[in-house]
Amino acid sequence: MKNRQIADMFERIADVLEFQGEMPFKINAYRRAARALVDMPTDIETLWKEGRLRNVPGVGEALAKKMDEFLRTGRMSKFEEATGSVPSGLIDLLGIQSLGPKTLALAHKKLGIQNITDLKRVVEDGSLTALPGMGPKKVENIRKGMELREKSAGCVPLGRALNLVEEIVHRLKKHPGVGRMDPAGSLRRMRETVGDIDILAETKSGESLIRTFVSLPMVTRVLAAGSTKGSVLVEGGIQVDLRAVDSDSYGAALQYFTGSKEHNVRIRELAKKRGLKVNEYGLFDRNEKRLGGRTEEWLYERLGMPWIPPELREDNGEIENALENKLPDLVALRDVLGDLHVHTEWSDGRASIGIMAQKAKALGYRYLAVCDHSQSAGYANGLTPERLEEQVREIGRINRGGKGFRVLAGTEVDIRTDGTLDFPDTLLSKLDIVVAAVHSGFKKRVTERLISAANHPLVDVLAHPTGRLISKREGYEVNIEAVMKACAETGTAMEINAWFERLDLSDVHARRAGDMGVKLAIGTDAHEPGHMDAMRLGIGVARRAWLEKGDVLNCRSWEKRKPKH
DNA sequence: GCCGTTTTCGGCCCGACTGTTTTCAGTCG
Repeated sequence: MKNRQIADMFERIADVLEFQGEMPFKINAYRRAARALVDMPTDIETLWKEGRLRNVPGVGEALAKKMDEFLRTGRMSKFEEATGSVPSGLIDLLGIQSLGPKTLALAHKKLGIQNITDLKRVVEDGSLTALPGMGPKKVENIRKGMELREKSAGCVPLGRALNLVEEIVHRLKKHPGVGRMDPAGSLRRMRETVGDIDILAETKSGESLIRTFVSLPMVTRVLAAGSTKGSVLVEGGIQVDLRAVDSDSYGAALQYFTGSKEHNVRIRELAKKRGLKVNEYGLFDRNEKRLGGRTEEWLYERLGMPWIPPELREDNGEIENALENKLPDLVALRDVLGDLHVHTEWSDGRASIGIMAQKAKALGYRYLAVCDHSQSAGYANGLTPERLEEQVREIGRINRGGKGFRVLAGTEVDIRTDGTLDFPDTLLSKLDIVVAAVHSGFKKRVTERLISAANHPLVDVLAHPTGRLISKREGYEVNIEAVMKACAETGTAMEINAWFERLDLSDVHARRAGDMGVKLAIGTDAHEPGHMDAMRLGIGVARRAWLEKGDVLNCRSWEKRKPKH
């Protein structure tokens, strides 16, 4: 997919233009197009071949021409011109908090800074402070910004952020006079990684709540502590903001701070067209008269649409659908009847089948699929055919006692480099469910191997189909669109692996798969009972992918678990 | 640079906070 490549180039052009003081609207046009490219599930090359580049929202004549040039020649003259005109180390500095394009341009012009080393020097020797409009505090903030970037280096995986925010909310809820409290921002939207964490609290005593907040045990530094906003860094360099909000504005504030930015821009445009104004305090008419803002539901309703689930708020069609009352009825955690991918101590898990089953029952499930590794996975203590047969018998014994709950005998069978499976069909046919996955040979014909697994009549699910690890590993060299097509044709389900580092398929891919008619199976890949709580991450991905209950295999009863039947 | 049930030209979301100012620019979300 060249989508990411082009998006990165557009972002870079935008950065340079911003540095050069270009019109903000032009800069924004590049950024919008870049975002659209990353968020769309289709390969841009496909669209290009069909002559439909301009179908991408935010792409007009000029940007389409630049994309066409790149797709034809592998080069984009605008990009080369932009990056050639400015030292590259300079533009990278825009990622530093409190240092924006104006200040950077000033420092470049007056002090000749070219890169991070120069910046450090002018911060330390005081020459930056001496520039017009600059002062000691601004420079100190830039210094802290550089420090923060060195330490935190990027984003927190959603799974970690959720655990942290729950701990904080749990503690703050005990504070007297606190009403509603919700995490907002990208965390509420369940994005796979989160930059910083926003929490909203309904209270009249903001000042004392914020004092409590900034003195929580996990806080390592206090950045701000006023009467409406507290801002801290916690262990790991994660920034957490708490905002104290009045009851009457709570809904408007929650909507505002949940974002996304793009969604909110659209919402406000829409309001404006109707002679209304939306901000974080509420909805206002032409005469600045406040009409309300206590709940999000009310706000969306007054704008002529039903409440939009946060996971959809990315300006990817949700507003148009809401206006026509055509929002999907998103799958929810309570719809899940079982976990379709867990490991036990038989391979590399840390708990017995019984303990894992107990946890599944505690979660309210009706079934649990035990899918230990197959024989090739030596590193993971993969099961030999004999041990798998033994495990099947063991599961039979466990099921004899239980009613209303069933352990499914399954496997996470390796797809070998030649495309064949790691167990013979005679053995696979004895199982309740067969999950197939690539665990080695990431560069060896992965697309063909996955397709041949999809074509295998006994394979029910392809696990973690792209093999990516969030912020760690790119994933296999695979044409995932072709694999989806094979799955759609054969009725093979694809997994949404809910392990916090995987989330594979991703939201964008899962949406594409759903559109193509592929069924999705959410599995936690749990290696101990606690890992099974990650189902909510998988559900987050599924909801961001616009999936409904009927699209998700493990919302069906165990008897209907086989997607091919 | 994009885009059109008020527009093919003239708009383009809105406000807080900070720090440097004495009326505002820059940055952020």
